[in-house]
Amino acid sequence: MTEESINPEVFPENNRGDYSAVQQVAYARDICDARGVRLTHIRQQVLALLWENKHPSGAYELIEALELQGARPIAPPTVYRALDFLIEQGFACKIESRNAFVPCASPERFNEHIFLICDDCEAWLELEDPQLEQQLADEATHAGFKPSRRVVEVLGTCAKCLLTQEV
Amino acid sequence: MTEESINPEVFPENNRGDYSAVQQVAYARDICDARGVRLTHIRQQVLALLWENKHPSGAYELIEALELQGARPIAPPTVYRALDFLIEQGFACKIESRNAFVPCASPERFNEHIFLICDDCEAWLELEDPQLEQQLADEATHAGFKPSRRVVEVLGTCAKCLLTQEV
DNA sequence: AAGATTACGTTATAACATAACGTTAAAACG
DNA sequence: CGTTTTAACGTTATGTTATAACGTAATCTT
Ligand SMILES: [Zn+2]
Ligand SMILES: [Zn+2]
Ligand SMILES: [Zn+2]
Ligand SMILES: [Zn+2]
Repeated sequence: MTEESINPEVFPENNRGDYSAVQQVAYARDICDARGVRLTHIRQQVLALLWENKHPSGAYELIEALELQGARPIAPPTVYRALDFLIEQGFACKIESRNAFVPCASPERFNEHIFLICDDCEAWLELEDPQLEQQLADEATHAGFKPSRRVVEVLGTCAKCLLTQEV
Repeated sequence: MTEESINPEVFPENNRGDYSAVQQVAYARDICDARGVRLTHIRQQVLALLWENKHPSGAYELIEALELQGARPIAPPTVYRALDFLIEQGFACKIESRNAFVPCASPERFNEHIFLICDDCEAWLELEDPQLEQQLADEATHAGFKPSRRVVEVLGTCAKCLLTQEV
């Protein structure tokens, strides 16, 4: 983890997912500084691991990875606390259908994410769709329901795996 | 559990949720007969419990209830197998954000359900929205993704609880 | 009736998550 | 700067959710 800092203006939000784990952590650090919250060492480590992994990360998988990095054993509460923080701040999301966690490409738009998750290769794609968001909100309103959070996950087969299967 | 059977024609699909647990089980039995699959005793018991409970049922909660009904101890695989069957046949759905299970009001339209779940009273509402379904399908298609299952859950406060809170 | 299949019982264990409490590190305040 | 207050973390234990594996019983097929 370097100490480089990234100017949000040269780090456009629309394709932030393309940047490296180190850059993502730097970006998160800037946001945390602005918000007056602390992106501590362990929180940085967990966020970096989420970006490095190409699939949703289980909490115990993160624990193993952390123990490889440092020498000391890491207990579950340590990593769950870090995940709680990252989710609160919008830097990570939980994939409920997998009991696993992914980094979030747009902390600015908290809770408006759709995930496509491949059953074959575990790759995931994070999308936003304001129209779908509106539609969900309308459904809730119509039922007199006040939403606080939503989960939208589509499971199936990704484009890459579909090609492989067609042989 | 009585052995009464219900004619689907007098059991309209659009508001099936209003019927009793016994009626729901009878309806499921008819469908299973038609499909040539077996709604065994334990599967019936679990389905009835799902309808009787006014909130999503945890698997271990179902185990406790089953043990109260019969004398023998019930091991987790027993109830998970029953749940797997009910979900396969469209008689139940898993609420992923709760690790809990609800009965399904429309086995005919498998995998097109939206759930509104109240954080306060645990009540849930199952909706269908073809337009939203289409939108999700479009998102997937656009990403070259072939969906097999979707999870759409909206968490928040239900109309009833909102009234109570406004005091 | 024999063989194949499906469902179930049972034991053990894996996988995921949190409660509770003491310690350390950081921030706030005078 | 030193004291108070708060936030973060370490640690132990335990709670909760889910499945692997294997043998037995019930049901279906021929
Ligand atoms: Zn996100
Ligand atoms: Zn894939
Ligand atoms: Zn349903
Ligand atoms: Zn409610």
